Amino acid sequence: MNPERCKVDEALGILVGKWKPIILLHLFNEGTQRFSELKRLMPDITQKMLTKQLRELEEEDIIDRVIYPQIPPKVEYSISEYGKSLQPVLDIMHEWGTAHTNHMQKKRNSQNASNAL
Amino acid sequence: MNPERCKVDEALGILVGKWKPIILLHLFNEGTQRFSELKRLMPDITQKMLTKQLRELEEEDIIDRVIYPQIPPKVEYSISEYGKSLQPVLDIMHEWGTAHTNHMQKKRNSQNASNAL
DNA sequence: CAGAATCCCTACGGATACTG
DNA sequence: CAGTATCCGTAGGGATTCTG
Repeated sequence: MNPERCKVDEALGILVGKWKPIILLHLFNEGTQRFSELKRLMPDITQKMLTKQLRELEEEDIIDRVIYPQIPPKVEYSISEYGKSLQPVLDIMHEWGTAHTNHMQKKRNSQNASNAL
Repeated sequence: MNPERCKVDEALGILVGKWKPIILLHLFNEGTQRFSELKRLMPDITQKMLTKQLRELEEEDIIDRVIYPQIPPKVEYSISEYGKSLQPVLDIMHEWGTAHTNHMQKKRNSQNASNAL
């Protein structure tokens, strides 16, 4: 694989954004969710950011957005068929991330131990 | 998996940074490299950025940094034993990224086709 | 050679207020 | 309910200069 053809950045581009992984996690776990339900699942996100990140994921075909023309409005979000192809990517990243957390924890512990001498 | 335990962000944190994936790619492909060799492989990166990203990767134990105390200085970088565990993560991200590039390309093509009607 | 230091600019993200 | 619109602070990244 030569540098020009490295597509890691493409995958990275989809996932970066402070809230995207957690949004995807909720949609994968909980299935279809309304805007307000997602907001309730993530109390710390602002409406602006939730909207923006959802739009970006939609733009990349990862999620579907269904608008029910009614009052009050109702909009449902879900992982698209295509978006499901992200599952293994997220899985392996989560797996490695978990291991890495442990690795760095041990590192700090051993550093503290030697500092304590 | 509950949101509190989602560690995708941990993995993401290692890889984000405009140059990290490409730096890792070179170290995985070319093996041990000096600072100046990496700079030559990535003409567009500034010394400041190269230094910074290498330091961050070192901080996370992903790469080893070996200093040869001589004049002129010589510093070699390489993927650490632990860092090799990132390989499958990068592989699957590259694979998905490649597929995604094709997916979006086709999407744009079909959009252009319908616009041309 | 391998950096450190400085300055600068933009994009990301947060807070708040408004609307069909 | 599901968004816009606006303002604003910070961090990431780039250009340039200096140094052991």
